[in-house]
Amino acid sequence: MTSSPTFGSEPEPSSAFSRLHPRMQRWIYDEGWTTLHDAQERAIGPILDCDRDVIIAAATAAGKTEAAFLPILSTLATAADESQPAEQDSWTAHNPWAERETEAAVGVQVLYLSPLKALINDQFQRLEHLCGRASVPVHRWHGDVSGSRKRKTLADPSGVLLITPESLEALFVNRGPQVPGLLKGLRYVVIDELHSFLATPRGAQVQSLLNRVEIAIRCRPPRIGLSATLGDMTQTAAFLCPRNPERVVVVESSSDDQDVQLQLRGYVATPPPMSPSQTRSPETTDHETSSEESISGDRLAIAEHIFRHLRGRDNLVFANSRREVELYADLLARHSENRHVPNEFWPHHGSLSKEMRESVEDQLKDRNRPATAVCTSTLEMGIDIGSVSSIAQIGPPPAVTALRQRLGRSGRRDDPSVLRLYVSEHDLDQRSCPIDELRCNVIQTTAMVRLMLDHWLEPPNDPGFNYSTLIQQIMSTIAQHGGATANELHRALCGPGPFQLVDQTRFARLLRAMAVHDLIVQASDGLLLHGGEGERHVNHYSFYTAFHTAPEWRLMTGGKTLGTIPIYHPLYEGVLLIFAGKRWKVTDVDASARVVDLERSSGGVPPLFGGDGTGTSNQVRTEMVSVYESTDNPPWLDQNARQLMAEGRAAYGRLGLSNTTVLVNSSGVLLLPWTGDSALFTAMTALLGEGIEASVEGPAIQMLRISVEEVATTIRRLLANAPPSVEDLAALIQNREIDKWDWVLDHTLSCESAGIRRLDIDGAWALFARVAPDIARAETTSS
DNA sequence: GACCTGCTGCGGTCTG
Repeated sequence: MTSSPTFGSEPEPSSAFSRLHPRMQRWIYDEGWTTLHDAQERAIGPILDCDRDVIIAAATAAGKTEAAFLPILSTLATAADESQPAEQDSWTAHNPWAERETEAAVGVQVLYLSPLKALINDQFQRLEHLCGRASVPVHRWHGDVSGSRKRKTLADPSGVLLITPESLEALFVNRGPQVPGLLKGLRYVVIDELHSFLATPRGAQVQSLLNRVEIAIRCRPPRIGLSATLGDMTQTAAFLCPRNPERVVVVESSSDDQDVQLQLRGYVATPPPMSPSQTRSPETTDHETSSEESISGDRLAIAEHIFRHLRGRDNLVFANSRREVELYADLLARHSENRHVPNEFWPHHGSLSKEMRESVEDQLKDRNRPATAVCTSTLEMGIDIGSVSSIAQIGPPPAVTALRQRLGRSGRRDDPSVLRLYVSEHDLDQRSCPIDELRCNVIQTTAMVRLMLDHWLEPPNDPGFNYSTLIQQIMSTIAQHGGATANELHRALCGPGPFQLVDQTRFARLLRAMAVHDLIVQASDGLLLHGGEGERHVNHYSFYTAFHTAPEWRLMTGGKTLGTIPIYHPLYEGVLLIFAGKRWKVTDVDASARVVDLERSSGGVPPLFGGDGTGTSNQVRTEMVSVYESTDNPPWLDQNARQLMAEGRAAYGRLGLSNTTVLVNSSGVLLLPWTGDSALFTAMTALLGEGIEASVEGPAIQMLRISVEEVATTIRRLLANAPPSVEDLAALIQNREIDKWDWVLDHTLSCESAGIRRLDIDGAWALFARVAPDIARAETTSS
């Protein structure tokens, strides 16, 4: 390298730029970059210094990878320069054996963890280009990479290894003794999409795997997290560096604010129009009723609006369930058919086969052909589909963070982001319940948009004990070493990190529960080994995931796989369904192989999909109150949404909700404390424990066929005593199994785990204290 | 009343 290139139009190159290795400087110059992004500029110094962990947070994927890898590759290139004197260089260049030996001695230098295989494939292409400049090899390792390629990497480990958490787990289980040699030269650990791991079983697995890597190589390389800007970075820093979170350098991109054009459109769910089948003879109705005839008017109107305004460009339409995705994709395809124009609307969700999803992704990437994906959260993050013209959200968004992530998919520097929200409310009549009158969907969506515009985002949940993932890590560590003592396991796994709440007593209890299920056995010398059941689990490839998936049915037609749906959906021969945007009839069900054969059909109803739910946060409910009590009409509401908001506010006033949280009528008692779902759910559980039949309905706790006096007495009794422990209250929850290995836990551990994860005792007792005076007043009025 | 992610080793057959 004779001279380093001058940089940009500034008279002096930036100080960060000047610290990069000349080869990295040359790469930047050759790419035609005139300046470094703000995040890149600020990340270079701390990463080169190698003594602190770094979080690089920016909204788009572009630039974060380079912000991490320019300084990382500079470090590796500098180290290579120092270890290879010039005269040896010419010798190794002509001696392939010597070169191979030098490289094999180094081992993997950068471990890059990604939550998605598709992201690894994307990054592999980008990094090959960048790393080639520094003469650093790049290897990818995940389930779709061939065994022969993996063996090559193992034979000659070097440079950057791109890997999923599951594949790293498999390395520990199947090649435990090789791990130290493979990673002995590790200089950096990079975690992409770090936010997706927070407070999840998979995140605990990542933290534990990284701890095990450090134990194996007896050093701690700096960790670099790449993340979307999602709120407070305190928990993100604690995830990355549990021992010393305050020392983590957070590089947050300042150029985050973009213009947003948004509209919230209101609809009223009118009943389906009179179906022609109702006038036909009864025996033909079952199979010949097309789904359009049973689709409510609001859905038809929403599809119509989407068709008219989104056609001709690339867009993402987020619906809240796979069922809704199928329904709208079908409606939009038929709009195209009826108008004799090519269809541009395609469904995209996790039950569709990889091939079908990739074909939709390719159409989105193809700039010459407009395409709109109707999708679930599959297209929220990860793979690079480029920027789309607009985002549509059908129904209230699941969370403010999800809304923010989705919006980030549209708009570039010069173009504003465009967001359309479509929200329906029930048609009202004399017998409508107060919850429908309050127009909660429109009010809640408005509240969420206001919070997003205020830059508020939900914090991650409390990760709790993670017993499920700890069970996996115990079995994996036993496989890695061929056995381990209880003390060794506790020391290795339960230090600062995901299992730090698990003390010796809890750990011993957990080991006993595992022994009961024959996952582990103790040898006479005290060494813990796999039991027969443990052996069976560890030897199956499904062991490597920390998260749980329900068994699924494979949907086939003519020998071709269409996709899969969870098993708890009832299926019979002759059942009609819509899948992959088309109509099908079930022709054969093979229960043992879980395979369903289908043929094309003219009619059908969308399949139902199973799943679990999480809730609306405290802050969103509080913001709803301020929307109800304000007279402000946001300019981004359309006329219908404004009308629905006015109706909601009128109902709020008429029901006197600015002065009370309790509504009493002939059917029972309704509590409206405007708190988040976990406090509502906890209060409901406590009421059930007192023998009161309560249920959570939207923002309310509903108690049917009960007197206000009885509710008042119960709540007074609950408040008079000290709140129960989370474990005692959790014992009332019928199904405490959430995560993959929760079935192993004994009663005590399972109550502790579920209690911490799902219950908010403080919130619930604050709720009782808040409704108590209102219910006392309601009691006086009624008597 | 939800959604998403991921997966080894081995034996068999085929191709250049």
